[in-house]
Amino acid sequence: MTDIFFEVEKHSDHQKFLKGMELLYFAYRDFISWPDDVLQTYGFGRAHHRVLHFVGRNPGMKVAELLKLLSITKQSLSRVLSTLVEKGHIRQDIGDQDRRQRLLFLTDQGQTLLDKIAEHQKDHMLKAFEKAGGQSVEGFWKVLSALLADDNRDEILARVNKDMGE
Amino acid sequence: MTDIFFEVEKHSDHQKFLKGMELLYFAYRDFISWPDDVLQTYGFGRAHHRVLHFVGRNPGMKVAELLKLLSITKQSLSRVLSTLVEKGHIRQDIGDQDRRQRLLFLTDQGQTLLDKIAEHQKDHMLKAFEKAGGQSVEGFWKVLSALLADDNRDEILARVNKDMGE
DNA sequence: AAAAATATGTCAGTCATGTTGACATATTTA
DNA sequence: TAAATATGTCAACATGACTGACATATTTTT
Repeated sequence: MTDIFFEVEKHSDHQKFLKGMELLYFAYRDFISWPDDVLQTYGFGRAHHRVLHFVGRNPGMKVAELLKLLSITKQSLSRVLSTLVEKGHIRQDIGDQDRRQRLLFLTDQGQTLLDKIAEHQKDHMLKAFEKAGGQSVEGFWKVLSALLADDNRDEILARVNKDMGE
Repeated sequence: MTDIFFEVEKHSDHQKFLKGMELLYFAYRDFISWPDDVLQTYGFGRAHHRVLHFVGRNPGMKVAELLKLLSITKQSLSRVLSTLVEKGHIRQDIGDQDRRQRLLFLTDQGQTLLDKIAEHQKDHMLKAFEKAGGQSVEGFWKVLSALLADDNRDEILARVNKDMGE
């Protein structure tokens, strides 16, 4: 892994940009395409995966929070969410303070499915982290954090760092 | 940027996975959504952008090469490619050795459009790189390279590193 | 020279996931 | 009581993927 192609100083600004952009595109694609087989078995897509993931990470989340986090419209969410509820992967409880709210939770079934989907991805990512080394992982996180849109960075980082660190 | 949330050793494997996955998702989304405004002005989408980008990076590329690189079907490519050709952003030359081939090139108009689309993205990425620091950028590249699918990593890295290094 | 393989393009239809705007219902707040 | 809020649903549409079949030109193989 000591390769001139990773030496940042040997790149012009334009080269840095191209490399970052292309690597991000291909790595994202290869990483994200993993769970598709499992998902297809259940008739679900990536949108369902996302919902399962974020509800799993934020139990009791409100629908409005999820909408904002995913930056999609009510209608888009509605389709996937209602399927997941129908099939028993997600449970919607009525808010205790505000009875208009629907609080979202994974059912046991939903948790099982999520674990199954994540299995390959987790393996894939942890192997990549090991291969690149801890120092690189730190850099990876720092650059990704810096790539977040300025107007929602703080909120996203708060969510990402939830239940982490010491 | 010295934050306990970037200290890799303070994370369990599962936490590392969650953080990597979520940051990758949000950063990719925020990065990729930038050029949409420019594209919409022209009636183009992300698929058009990708084609412009890769043809720009690999002048004289064959259609089959582009298909393989993008991992999409002929039909999918056909739609965007023919629009780009019609509107004068891409030129198709008949192969000199093999007259069945169509070699793809950006026209001046296509190059101008690509530069315009890339303008914001380039700015965005270079700012993120500067903010994170050179060491982090190296880590970013290393992790992304390790995240590539094993069966096409070499080919992708060869393309990404084309015309780079010393 | 004829047959097979290859590179490209196109037809028709389908699917997943996003969008908009309008409207309905229940519930809370002013 | 009236207004605002949280959620859900309807119909219609756009993008960008997919499949499988078929057509054409050209090159390679037999």
